[in-house]
Amino acid sequence: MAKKKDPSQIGQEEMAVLEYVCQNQPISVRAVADYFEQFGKARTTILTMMERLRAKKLLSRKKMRGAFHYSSRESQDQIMHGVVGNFVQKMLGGSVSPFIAYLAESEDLSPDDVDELNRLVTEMKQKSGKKKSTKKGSEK
Amino acid sequence: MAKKKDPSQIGQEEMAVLEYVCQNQPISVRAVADYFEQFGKARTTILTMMERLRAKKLLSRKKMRGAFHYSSRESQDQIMHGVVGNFVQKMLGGSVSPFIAYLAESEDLSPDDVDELNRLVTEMKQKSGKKKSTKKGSEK
DNA sequence: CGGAATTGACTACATCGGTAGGCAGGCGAA
DNA sequence: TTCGCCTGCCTACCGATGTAGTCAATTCCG
Repeated sequence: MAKKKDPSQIGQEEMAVLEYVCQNQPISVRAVADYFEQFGKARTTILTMMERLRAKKLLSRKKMRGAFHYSSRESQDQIMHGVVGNFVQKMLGGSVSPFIAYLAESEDLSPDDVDELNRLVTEMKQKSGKKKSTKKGSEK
Repeated sequence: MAKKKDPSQIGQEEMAVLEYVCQNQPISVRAVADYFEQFGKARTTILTMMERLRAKKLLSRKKMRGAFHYSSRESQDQIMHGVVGNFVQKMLGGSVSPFIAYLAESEDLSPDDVDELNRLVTEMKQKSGKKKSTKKGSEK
């Protein structure tokens, strides 16, 4: 009766590997392993994770010059979005409020983040504020 | 050589139980189990989780009238903060950017959330904008 | 071609979270 | 007091994730 998790669920280390592949695709297991060796990971550990990621349809591979080279089937942004979305759904019950509260307590937001937030808020206000601002006949 | 996780790591179901306890403390296992029965959880399942939560120092208990009654050692806000912080550290490498990007793509932010974000941004701009003052009315 | 290095499939084991059964001790009802 | 329900502890199982060794097939290089 054990519960079945979404296959879209991935762990921290898998995430790290996935990101690295994403940023260096197409890449061989060897190359990824060489990189993660500095963190004490064995080559076969990386291989296992990459194969699991492939089983989860997050990576694809093709044989090139003898060895396989892996590529991500999604952009890093898409992956991040999925991971965050999954977290919000599973752990926060779909509510982003705790997250926003967290941001509020994060004293060390980077200027870029603040900037992004600012843009976001402006956009949101525009969208939800349609009742008071009239016009706004555009946006998706 | 197996990896050691932070004991502050908790799962979805544990989270749900923890929240319920938080909102109804002090509460007996029986009461929690009764509530989660609607989700198909057995009494012992709840008991196990509550004990694991206690092992993780998130819950405490005291005997009252024969049975134990559990209480949270932290407020729900603190717990949420910890969970989110943990996620940000572990899965996002400490960067909140992916989160913000996620928010930006969330078309369905509640007015309250937008409000909170707005307040947050204002606060942030004030804090980080002290060096440049003015109001920078344009750019990207 | 042949031996050495590389590669990848398979296997294995640990921990954790989810789920739950079994069972013993306690407390209240009859 | 005795019976039986309630409670809680212990144990167990499963899947997911992290980690890695073994070993055979493949590739590379001389």
